[in-house]
Amino acid sequence: MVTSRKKVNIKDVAAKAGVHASTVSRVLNPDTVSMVSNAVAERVTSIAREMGYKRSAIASGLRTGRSYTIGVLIPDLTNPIFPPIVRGIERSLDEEGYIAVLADSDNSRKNESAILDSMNARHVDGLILATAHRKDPLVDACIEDQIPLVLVNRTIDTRAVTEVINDDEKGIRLTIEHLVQQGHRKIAYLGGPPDTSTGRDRHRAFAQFKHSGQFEPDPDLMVSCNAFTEQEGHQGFLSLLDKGRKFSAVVAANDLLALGCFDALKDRGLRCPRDMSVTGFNDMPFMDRLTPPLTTVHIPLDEMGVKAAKLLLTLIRNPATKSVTVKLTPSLVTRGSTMAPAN
Amino acid sequence: MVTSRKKVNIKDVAAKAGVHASTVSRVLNPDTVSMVSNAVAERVTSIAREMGYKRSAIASGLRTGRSYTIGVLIPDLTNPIFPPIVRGIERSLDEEGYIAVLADSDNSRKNESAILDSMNARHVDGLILATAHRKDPLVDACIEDQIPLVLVNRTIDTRAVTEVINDDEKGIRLTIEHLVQQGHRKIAYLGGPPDTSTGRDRHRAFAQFKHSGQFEPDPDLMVSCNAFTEQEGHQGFLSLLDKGRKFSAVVAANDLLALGCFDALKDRGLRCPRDMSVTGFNDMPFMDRLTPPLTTVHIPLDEMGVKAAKLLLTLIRNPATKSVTVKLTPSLVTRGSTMAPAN
DNA sequence: TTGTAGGCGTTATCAC
DNA sequence: GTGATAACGCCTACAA
Repeated sequence: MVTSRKKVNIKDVAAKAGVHASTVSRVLNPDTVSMVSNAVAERVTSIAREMGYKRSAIASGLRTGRSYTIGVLIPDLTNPIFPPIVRGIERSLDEEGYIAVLADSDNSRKNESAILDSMNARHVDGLILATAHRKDPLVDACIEDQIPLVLVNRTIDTRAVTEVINDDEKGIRLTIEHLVQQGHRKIAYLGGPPDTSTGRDRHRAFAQFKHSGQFEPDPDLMVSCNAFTEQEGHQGFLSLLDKGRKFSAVVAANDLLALGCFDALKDRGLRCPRDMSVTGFNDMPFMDRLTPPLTTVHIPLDEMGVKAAKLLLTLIRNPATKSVTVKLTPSLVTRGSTMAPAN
Repeated sequence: MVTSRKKVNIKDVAAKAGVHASTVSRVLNPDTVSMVSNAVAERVTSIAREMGYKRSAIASGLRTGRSYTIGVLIPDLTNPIFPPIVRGIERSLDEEGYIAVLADSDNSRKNESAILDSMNARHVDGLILATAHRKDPLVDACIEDQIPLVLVNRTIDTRAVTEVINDDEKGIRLTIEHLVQQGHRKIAYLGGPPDTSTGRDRHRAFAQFKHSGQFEPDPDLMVSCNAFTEQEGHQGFLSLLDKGRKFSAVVAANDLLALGCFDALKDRGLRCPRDMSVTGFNDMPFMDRLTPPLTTVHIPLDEMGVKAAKLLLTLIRNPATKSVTVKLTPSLVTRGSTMAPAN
């Protein structure tokens, strides 16, 4: 027997159950089952099941204006900090019957805009953006369009948004304190792009670090990279080394930049941590298995995703909700890439 | 001035342009513009643009039965082999106006089934599955439902499907040849779950390796793990070591298992590669930065995603297309985790 | 408690 | 070349 290919719709179920389609609709919607008698409800339910009926989210979405779909925009999925975040997002969305439309903008704003159009055309009920720049016309556009929106990892300068970010000031402070305690006094800083909130916040935290006179940030030892990538870190740290100024440790604004530092040290015949201590930020997977293992700031990435998803759902359910900033607490993971300076 | 919140629909555009909605529809659809006069087409186009009209993919999908949405199911997004694949998929889909609905099943078949339901309810035009087991009722169900389908990375035993997989036999062969050339004669094998095609194929390739008498696979030195994880690799390799049989190298069926081997060696006070050579499979990001850097089989993951997406789109456009198997060619990346045996 | 009717926004089909 | 109409599958006032 060949099972019929045609999808069964609500009318088919209604016909078989001897009721009207609207009754079936009510039975299958948790909010309205109560309007229908138990007997009918049970019969309809079982018939629907045995016919393999699946409600069409498309049709229902057209009617109700809700798609139970969330757009998630990531700058680069191969950056290892994002998979855990995405996973947290998805798990939380799934629990509530939502599904994620994922897009990777490949760090290009042009892509981002096209992708958002495409998501809006699909009537996503809300957006989670991991792509924010400090001044971000795209984020502004979403806000003006009143699309429920949560920013994750990075945020914008220009207005209040619901966001889940890391406490970067604390992360940098923990790092510096660790290095100072090991005896470092001349510490360089390899920063990220200043047009991102993470780049700016970490930079500022370093520049404004105040301690009991044991260490003073030196503007001449601070360099910014154009992107959070190994290549940029490599180049940036070479330029720092080539300044000819002495320092015994470098704080990189994220792990990828720190990996670039490793490369630069190799180029110059220097060894980590003997000749130079290096720290990262984010604690990406496998950073504990590097040569040497990277001392870095751990961020609860999965939690970041979970919180972002939950916030978005409350925002969707109650659009009047005021914007909230959730700041997650990082911790320092001390590993082999840092040690007391040579003498 | 407050811009109106209400979305403009096709009728609004039609009214302003002084034409009928169907004309607008024709103008905005590349396949049907030719039916309409140039003058009207241009006027409608510009009016649509200036009104900020965006066609509703939901409504259009309801009418046409196509959502331009593809479901992508991944067993675990934090396994670093998947982000590059997903990225390749997305980029290719995007080029053709499709978008990806991504879900992470967290390696659970129960989740997979619920997720597929949810995707089907959203009328995905096709599916890319990275979750296949050799016998996989879910894949069977998709085929029976005649959903355009492409398997990626792993495949099934039971029937012909369109799939993009790696040439695992070649990967294992390259690995063994490398070790034999270094002088290894007793080589252990740490396999993956036998219910996956990758687990089975790699195992078989090892077991059936034929060479000019320099090396003979030894069944007593072959162990299978229940999952491709560091923990499983750790336990599995401990059990292999505890057999008390001598061997100088281990071929792990993927990189995560190889990392588990590193852990086990540490437990037993052994060093890689001095006391034991270790090889992996997949060449995940950062495997070149481990201690020691991992000798492993490189797979073109991005290409895997790209090919899968392209195949799926041809399948969608021509459902009668016969199923194809694309087998990608791996290469061996020789690094520090392998060296000639001690004596 | 259940049925009726209308419409969500688009497009295929037919008519002009 | 363009307009009118119906239908995709579902939901929700409103009526009964």
